[in-house]
Amino acid sequence: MRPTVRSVRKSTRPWTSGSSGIPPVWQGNSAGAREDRLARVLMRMSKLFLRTLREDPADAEVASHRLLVRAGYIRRAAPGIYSWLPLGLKVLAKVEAVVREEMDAIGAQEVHFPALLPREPYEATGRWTEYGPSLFRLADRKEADYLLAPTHEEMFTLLVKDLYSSYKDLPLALYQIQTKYRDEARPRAGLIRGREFIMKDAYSFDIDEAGLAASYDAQRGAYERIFTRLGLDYVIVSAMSGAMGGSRSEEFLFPCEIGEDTFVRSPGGYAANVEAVHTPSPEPVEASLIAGLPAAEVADTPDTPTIESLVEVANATRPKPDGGAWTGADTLKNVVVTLVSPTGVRSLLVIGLPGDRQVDAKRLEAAVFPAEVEPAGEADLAAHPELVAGYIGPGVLGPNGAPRDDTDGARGAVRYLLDPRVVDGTSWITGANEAGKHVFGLVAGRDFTADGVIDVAEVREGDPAPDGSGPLELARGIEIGHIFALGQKFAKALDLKVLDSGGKAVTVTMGSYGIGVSRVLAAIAENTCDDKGLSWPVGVAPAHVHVLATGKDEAVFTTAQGLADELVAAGIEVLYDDRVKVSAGVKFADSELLGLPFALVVGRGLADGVVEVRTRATGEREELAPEVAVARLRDLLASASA
RNA sequence: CGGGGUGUGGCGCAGCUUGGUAGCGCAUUGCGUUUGGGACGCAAGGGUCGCAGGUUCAAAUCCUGUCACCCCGACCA
Repeated sequence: MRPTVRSVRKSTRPWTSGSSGIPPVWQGNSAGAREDRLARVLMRMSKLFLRTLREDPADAEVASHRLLVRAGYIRRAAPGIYSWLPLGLKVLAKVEAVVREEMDAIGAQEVHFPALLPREPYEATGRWTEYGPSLFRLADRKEADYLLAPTHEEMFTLLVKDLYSSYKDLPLALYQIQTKYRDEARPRAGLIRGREFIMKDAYSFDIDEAGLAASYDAQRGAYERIFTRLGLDYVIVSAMSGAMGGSRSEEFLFPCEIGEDTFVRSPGGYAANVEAVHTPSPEPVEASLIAGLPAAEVADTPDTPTIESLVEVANATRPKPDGGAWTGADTLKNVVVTLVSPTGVRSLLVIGLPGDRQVDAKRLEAAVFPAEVEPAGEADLAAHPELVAGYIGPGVLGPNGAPRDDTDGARGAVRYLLDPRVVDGTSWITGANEAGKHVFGLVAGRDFTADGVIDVAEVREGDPAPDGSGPLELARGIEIGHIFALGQKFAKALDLKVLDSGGKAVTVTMGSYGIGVSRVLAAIAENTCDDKGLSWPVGVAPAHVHVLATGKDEAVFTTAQGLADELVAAGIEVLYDDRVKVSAGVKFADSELLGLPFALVVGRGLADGVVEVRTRATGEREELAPEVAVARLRDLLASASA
């Protein structure tokens, strides 16, 4: 901050001399020297390092990617890696400024770590291996291992450990805005999923769970303010903590067709990542009624290895007692998967779920983490001859299985978990563990039990929300923020402890909070662009007003120059298209492509004493006298950023 | 990792089937005419046709290999 400069500037701003003294949002009220610099310099198109492209780049599909490249904001340097050009960098600085302001406002303090880090801390937390191939690794000349950080939990934890050792130092929140590296298997959509990207990551340090909850809520509130200020709609969904461990976790999603995250929401306000959806169980049938259900019967069902064929044969041979037709939902499908533990141990798992549902791979991965899932191979099945492909039933699974000679009398070598819908008292058609045979009327709780419940069936449009708030709707979104109540995973691994008031060492409880800054920029572009180009909200636009001088008349240029200077003097950021020998049509098209919120056109109307003010987002145009143009634009800016 | 596709001036593409001196549009440079919706004329610069090997008198074009990139999926805060 440069107080002297700011105070001088303040006195030149007529609209800040009122009662509030608070400058308009679009002024960047506490973003520091960089913002000051932006406001005071007139950018000239004739000098600006910019080349707009008339045609879409061949490798860009989504709108934000296409337009950011066409408008000269970014250039691709390598797959998933982009260079920032002057205009793009200005927008990035604006987005960062909003993030900084809101982080600072909740008392988080900015630090900055290297992106290039040694292996050791990541070894200590297991992430050197856990992160897998997504981690950029490299070696120095002495063959020592380094990595390009995908996220910085370890470094923050170690820094705090380095300096703090008392409960009196907590709570503490630190953040940085840093370049992160992840060697994504398939980068795509430009800035939305890159291998190098800019992220704000914050970490909270508390003495206990209650402190963590308060820190978490503070961050959550700051996130809401950040995305609101950036004009991005967002949905907060509960998420699985996944690889990060910990308890509470929420994602901020920008709902958008091209989003890569699928989430669900209900009319009543429930929202969750598909991985985190909790399927409600039906009420179990009372034990007294279960006894009265018809006994299970084995029946021949030749050539029915699939649910579809089974339903067909069932309807042809054993009509449903209630007169209706059997459907996949009446069958209990038992899906075999192989789990590989982090230490490499393979084991089989059978998941029993209604036959009309598929296992959702993402939900399964999340449910069994940190184990990995592989499809069951021939070798896996060969080790369990009791599993008859296509006719697997509960009879040989989990607690229902026969004692095994080779396992000290343990029953059921294969672990068996059921979908929450398969409650006690429900009756099913399912495999009889013999080729060509199924069991009808096999009742859960009476005829078989399982080792537990696993909620990994696909979530469908129309499924009931777990909180009873109505049918679920599936939607897609871009993950723009993610907050985790990490707990003690990193503090334990790196031994971050402080002394409590009783002089006892206690492990610190942490939270981690990320915002994909460069991704947010792309999301804003995606959100506001149209077929003509970008269209930035006032708060993040590379400049506020695009002054266009059209025509060849000398007076046009001198008037435009004069107005541009006036605007700058009024603290408004200006991009001035002073190019000569460029036709009006080209200037208009470029202006729309670049997407500044307002344009001031000085051209043929000047002879009649008028200039034109255009609003990019709405396409509105108004003609007015040059003398009042600056005041008008000031009003428009003030109301646009209100 | 599976499927599909593409590599030809800075960008977007044609040429390849049927081998014969590498082309178009945009952009760039110069001159002139234009100037409110991506102008026009004339002239100019710029390409080891991804790379390697092979076939051939001759390869952007045919053959073999290889690399890279893009899209869909898998995977991934």
